[in-house]
Amino acid sequence: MDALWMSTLPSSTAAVGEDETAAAELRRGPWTAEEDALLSGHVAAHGEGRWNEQAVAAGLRRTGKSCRLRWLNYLRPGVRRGGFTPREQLLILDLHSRWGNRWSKIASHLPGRTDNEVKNYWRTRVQKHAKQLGCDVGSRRFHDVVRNLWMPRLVERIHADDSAAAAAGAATSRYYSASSAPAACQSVAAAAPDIVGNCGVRAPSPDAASCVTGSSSSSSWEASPAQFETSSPPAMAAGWAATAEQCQQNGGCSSSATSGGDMFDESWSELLARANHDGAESAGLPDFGLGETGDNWWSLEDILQQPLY
DNA sequence: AAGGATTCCAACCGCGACCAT
DNA sequence: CATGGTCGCGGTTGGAATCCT
Repeated sequence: MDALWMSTLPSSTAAVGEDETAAAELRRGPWTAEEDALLSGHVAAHGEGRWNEQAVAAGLRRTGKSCRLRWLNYLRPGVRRGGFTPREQLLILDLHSRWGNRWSKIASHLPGRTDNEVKNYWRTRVQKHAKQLGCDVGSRRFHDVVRNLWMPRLVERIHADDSAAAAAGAATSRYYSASSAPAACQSVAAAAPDIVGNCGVRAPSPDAASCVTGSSSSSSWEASPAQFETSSPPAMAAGWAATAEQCQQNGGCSSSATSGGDMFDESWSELLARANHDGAESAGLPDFGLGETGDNWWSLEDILQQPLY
């Protein structure tokens, strides 16, 4: 398959100078293992940056731009690949509602994930759902569906996973201190403690602490992200347990999605159809107070801070 | 089993910001 | 201030993989 991409840029001309010859030999397309090894070795020795120089010094017939992209998205240590977990999906939905297509900014709060991966997730999964619903991702309709169906399902899934882990003795679950963090952060941490914790670890600044909530600062919050690990506040747990029960009663909420899968692959359409026909409340869906989320179309905080039902 | 359709994602491109000269 | 080089971001493309008929 590489052969097709081994073509060079641009096509040569009758009389080319040295620069043009060099340009004509630039490779494009998929990277080979040898190229990866060359680039990795060079970056390990000389650090990141000055990509054009590194490309030449390493003997790579690639542009600096291409080298940078390959390193950041694939070769860099710590890059995570594979499907997004429910926590990551939840965070992407929430952060996108705040920042829009700021992929790099969103990815910075998902440890090990690149902007390219987040962007691809959005385009392939989220936009796919919007298409299935016959609406645009920017439409009010889609935002409501995400906020009232998708995000609660993700939270439900997260708690189910946490419970399973706790039951297996794999976690030392404990409730967080009610006074130790801003309310909004508590809510987010309850749903995605590892993500929030990682935000704090990676960038223990007020900005990092507010990675999801947008809150400005909180010393107690910044100081102890670990306290949120596998948290399961009783009220929250009761709330989402109720959600699960209601979904089961309505026969539309399978929990068969895997960590890397898509939460709504199986029940999305029928749930939505039911919601459209009966209205969210009669369909067993909680009333989240549509249209009262301020600047954000949907918000993880809002989802989690809704009164129990 | 075969072939067409769809999905996924690695890689490229264009553009703007930033910085050094 | 102008210019050129570098870098980073977001949008787009196209081939491989997977699904569907």
